[in-house]
Amino acid sequence: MARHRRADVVDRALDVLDRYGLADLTMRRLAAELDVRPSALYHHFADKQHLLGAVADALLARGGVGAAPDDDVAAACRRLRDALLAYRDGAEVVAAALAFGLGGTAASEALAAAVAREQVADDLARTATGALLHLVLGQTAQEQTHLQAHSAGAITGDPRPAPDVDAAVGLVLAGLRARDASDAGAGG
Amino acid sequence: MARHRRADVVDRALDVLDRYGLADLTMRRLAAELDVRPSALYHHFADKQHLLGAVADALLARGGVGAAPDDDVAAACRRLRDALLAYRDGAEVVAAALAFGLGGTAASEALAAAVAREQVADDLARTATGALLHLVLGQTAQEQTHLQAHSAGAITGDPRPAPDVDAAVGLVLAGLRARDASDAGAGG
DNA sequence: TCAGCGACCTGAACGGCGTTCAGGTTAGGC
DNA sequence: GCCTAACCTGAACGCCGTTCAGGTCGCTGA
Repeated sequence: MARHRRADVVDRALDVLDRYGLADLTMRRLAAELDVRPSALYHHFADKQHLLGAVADALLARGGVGAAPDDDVAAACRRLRDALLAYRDGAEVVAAALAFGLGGTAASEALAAAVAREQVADDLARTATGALLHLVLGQTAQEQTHLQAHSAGAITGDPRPAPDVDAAVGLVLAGLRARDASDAGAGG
Repeated sequence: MARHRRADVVDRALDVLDRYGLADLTMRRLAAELDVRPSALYHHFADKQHLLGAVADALLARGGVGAAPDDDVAAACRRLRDALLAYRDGAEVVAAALAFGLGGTAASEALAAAVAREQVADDLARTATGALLHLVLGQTAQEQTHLQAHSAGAITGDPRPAPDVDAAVGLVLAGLRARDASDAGAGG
């Protein structure tokens, strides 16, 4: 009855993700939302992992991650974080896609581009990019998962305040500049 | 027929985790390994999340995380990373336990204790602790998941080298000291 | 006009998952 | 030797991802 294209499926998956969370983003539920039988989804995606990879890419694209070559490091991290926060469990989705190598590369590319503008040595830049990526991803994921668990009543009172991602990014940035100064500054 | 105590179940779960990975650490498989029906596990744990929390705690304890008050920051991070690497998917297990607030606190406590020895302001210390935690956890988790996906043949050739956790930790540490110097130095 | 083809979907099933619950068994303290 | 608490069984519930043979629809080109 209902016919869809790959992009339609991804759009709907983002919608389901935001309304029900990653744990309830199932092939069956997504199919039902599209008024289609679950097996129909396998015409568009090899398996659920590939679907999630495409969802991660779409999520980042909607947040403008990867399309702003003039962001500095702090802005790039903020943009990434905002993109992740825009959808429920966004950080977990992108982290999973990255780990499986099936999407989310825009996140690390955007960060790498911003770090490159700092003009530091290549391996230092790589280290900083990885650190920032995991920092933003991890901090945001913990915040989101925690939030969800709390709203579901799964855990009791929580004294820990939300971590300040900006401050953590600033810490890495300060380290990056100190390191670069000690490397290059010693020579001239 | 077979009778076990809570600690026996956790021990066996660690064994299954290391042999089959987190995805295949199921209640049914664990029960089978213990020569018991799956429902028997629910006498010891409210649900799988609580089991995983206990597994995370045991994993950290075995790695000596939390029991070394004289580690400096770099050593604490290295110790944590080694503990995570000692079991397949160790980082993911601890990250999940932390996110759900059902275990793994030894990881953040060990890091916090090490950071405290740096004698920086409280909120700066909190920021650094969170950054280091997510950095080590994220970097190690990515490495482990990636490794597993690769050994399963799920992904193709991989040009990315394993990230250097030590270097990333050093970056944060340099930032921490630079920040602290600029805070204290400006005032007095 | 109509055959053919590719895109997209159905229907039905497979094996596995976490979890619940009423009731059985067994070890240890009084 | 009874009682209690710890531990377990057996059976089921509803969900999951995935597979596969076959059906339908719309476009393309002769």
